[in-house]
Amino acid sequence: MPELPEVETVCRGLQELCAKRSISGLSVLWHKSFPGDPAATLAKLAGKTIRTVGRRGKLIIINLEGGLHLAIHLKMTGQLVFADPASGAHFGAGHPNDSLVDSLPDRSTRVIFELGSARLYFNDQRKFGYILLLDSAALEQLPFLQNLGPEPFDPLLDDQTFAKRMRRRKGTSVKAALLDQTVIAGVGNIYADECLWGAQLHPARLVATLNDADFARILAALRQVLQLSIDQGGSSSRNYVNAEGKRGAYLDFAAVFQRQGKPCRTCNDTIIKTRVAGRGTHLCPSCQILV
DNA sequence: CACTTGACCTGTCCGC
DNA sequence: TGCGGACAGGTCAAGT
Repeated sequence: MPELPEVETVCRGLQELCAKRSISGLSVLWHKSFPGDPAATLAKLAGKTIRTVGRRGKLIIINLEGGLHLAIHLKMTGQLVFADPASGAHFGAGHPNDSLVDSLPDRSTRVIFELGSARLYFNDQRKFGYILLLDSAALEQLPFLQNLGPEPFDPLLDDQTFAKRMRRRKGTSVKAALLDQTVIAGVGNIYADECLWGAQLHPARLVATLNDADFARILAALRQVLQLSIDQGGSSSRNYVNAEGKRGAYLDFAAVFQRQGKPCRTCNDTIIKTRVAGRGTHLCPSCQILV
């Protein structure tokens, strides 16, 4: 589930609910989710106050006092769910159960942070996600961050720069280039498909065949779908709701993602699902012609 | 090098 | 109802 808009939504919620709280306890239920010796980790964390919660690409960064940082990647199925029995407040990256406070921890809970009376749960069904505790120097040296491309909304990212970065992958499909985090940060399967529908380009189109106007259209469409999704609180599949009670509503607006068999919003032709860059790919066969 | 494929995991859905 | 296989929104290592 989590791409840039979902991670952004999680960060805003956590900032609201966790800032100024101090870490008082830690349970690591699955070692690979938070590598290292849990006792030593807690010794570093204990008593530290959460200052801010931000992100770079899809990586969540919780900034603690004392120059420490929790770097959290949700990968495919990670969730961060806040629960405070004292106030009844709860918030999450999304969970199908609205009475989440009562049901956690559950079978996919991997890590629990205690924040005084509150708790922050890291749930991750497929165990692909991870949490790292790093000082500022180590954070900067994370290979993932060092290689990460620019933020889509970076005001310094202009059409020319974007085109240049995309052309580093000129031998591949435009979809594969968009999914490459070293080209541009934060784009995943949903928004790659949505963006390419907006730019009226077939996802399998080779980067080498695109011109400057094409790249400009791609960047504009990308910003448009990402902003719309952030405004809607991200995407939610099926019965997914976040624990605050607000459902991510982007998929109600989606043009192609998981809309196979349904009519294109502009030409009425039938949306299809195929395979591009090894990923399930949704497109309109009339609006997105492969030349 | 650039690019593709497999691996990391669990759960669900679909066809037989 | 049971079982096997394909597939799921991400990233990295290893392969061609």
